Amino acid sequence: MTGAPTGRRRRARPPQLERSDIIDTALVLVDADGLDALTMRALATRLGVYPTALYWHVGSKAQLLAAVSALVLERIELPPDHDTTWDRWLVDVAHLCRNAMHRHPNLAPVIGSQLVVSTTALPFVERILRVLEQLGLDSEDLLHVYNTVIGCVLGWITLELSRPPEDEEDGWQDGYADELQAVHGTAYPMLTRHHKLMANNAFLTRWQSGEERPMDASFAAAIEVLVAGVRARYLS
Amino acid sequence: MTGAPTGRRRRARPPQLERSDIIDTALVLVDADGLDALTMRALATRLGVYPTALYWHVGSKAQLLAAVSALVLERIELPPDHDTTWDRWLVDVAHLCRNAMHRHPNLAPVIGSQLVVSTTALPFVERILRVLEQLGLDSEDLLHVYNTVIGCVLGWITLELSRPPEDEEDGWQDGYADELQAVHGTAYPMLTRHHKLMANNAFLTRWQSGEERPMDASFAAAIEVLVAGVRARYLS
DNA sequence: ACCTGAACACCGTTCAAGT
DNA sequence: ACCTGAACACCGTTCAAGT
Repeated sequence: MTGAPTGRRRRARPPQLERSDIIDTALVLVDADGLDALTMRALATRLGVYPTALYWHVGSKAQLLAAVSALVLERIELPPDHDTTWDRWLVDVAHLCRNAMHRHPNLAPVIGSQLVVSTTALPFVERILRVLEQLGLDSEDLLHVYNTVIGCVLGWITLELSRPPEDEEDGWQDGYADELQAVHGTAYPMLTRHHKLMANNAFLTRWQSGEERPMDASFAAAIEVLVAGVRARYLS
Repeated sequence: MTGAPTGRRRRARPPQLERSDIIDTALVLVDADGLDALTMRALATRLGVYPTALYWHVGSKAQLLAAVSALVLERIELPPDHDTTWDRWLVDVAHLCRNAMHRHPNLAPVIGSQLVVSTTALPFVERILRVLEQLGLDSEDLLHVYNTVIGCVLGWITLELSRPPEDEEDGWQDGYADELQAVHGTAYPMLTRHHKLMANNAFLTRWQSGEERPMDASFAAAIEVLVAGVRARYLS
């Protein structure tokens, strides 16, 4: 679509730079040093090439990021869907998605905010639709269930991997923990009562990202709720 | 925590720049011209001040963004929770969250990737916990249900509002529509059969963001599934 | 077709200095 | 306490030119 127009005629010599290499090393850079460390210039020097050479292959940094995030979704290998039921299969797939995103936590913001159409994701979509067919829904409901599953699973993981701005050299964890503690009194009775459980464990009351502090049990619970909800709403 | 240390002693004269003003106008800029248009320099000129003056109040651009995204969550006015049931209330709140984020679609990536602890969100958390108390769960389950609800609702909306890189002057919508069409044949039978329904309507097969093309029906369905799932898993 | 090389128009942030 | 002003070390991207 955007990248290098693959030559119709045989090309003179193979290019020294492959689009897929660019995308791969971009992912390596992001994994190693974070999203901010991914710079067209840094990427170029890593590839031994001038920064401007990248533009011919990937168009722009935004398009590069889209390609990189598509890559990690591509790499998810879905399990076979015969000899299993839709619910067991969906639970497995949800955890596979989570594993994939946890392998590249620095990329989560991009996946969560760039998730749009991409040809390489079509096999993924196709498989999910095929499994959801077991539910015997009309097509409108099929769309909604599909969107519910994808949105909740990928959205939940995106939020899990979200992280605070890295400044805050001062208070840091103690600062937040104290702040939560200090809320004592009568203003927030629920938070006070469940302080021990919520602190650093729940959305909006944790100060570490899902990378440092995975929310395994809550994720498992969320997927169970999701599947139970689909069953309750769309079966019988 | 990070911003201007509020003076203990009476200050000589009121500052010409208030932290809250900076955050407010930052949101205005993001709403008007997008996230990339929010620049410390642009923000400063808008406020009639030198760029470096902002740093005293907000610390860094990352911290500013965190404050801005906290602001839109703050502004959500939760409905009263007496005279209602947990499920009806949660459905209402989910839609209120969605309305709030749709009012600032350009900020969605930040909310989705910066969602961590913030003191101003504590009332929000408290209210949700209080309503979930109706379910009569032990505290471990309370945590999981809370995380399930927050993660699915805010995560789903973040994904809904995600958008493709804005380049692509060429194919654009027709390009993607054609691409989906072209997948005909035997490779993707499900996608072929449901092409009309999926095209531009489902995650990974749409080319417009939820801003231009809200996924109202799918969101309503997702929330119903969520509530039904909680009921099925944690009641009786 | 694919890459070099220079150049443009920006960024966020630090820091000393003012008041 | 709060802001100015200059300066630093970068960015992404365009474009003409090479091969």
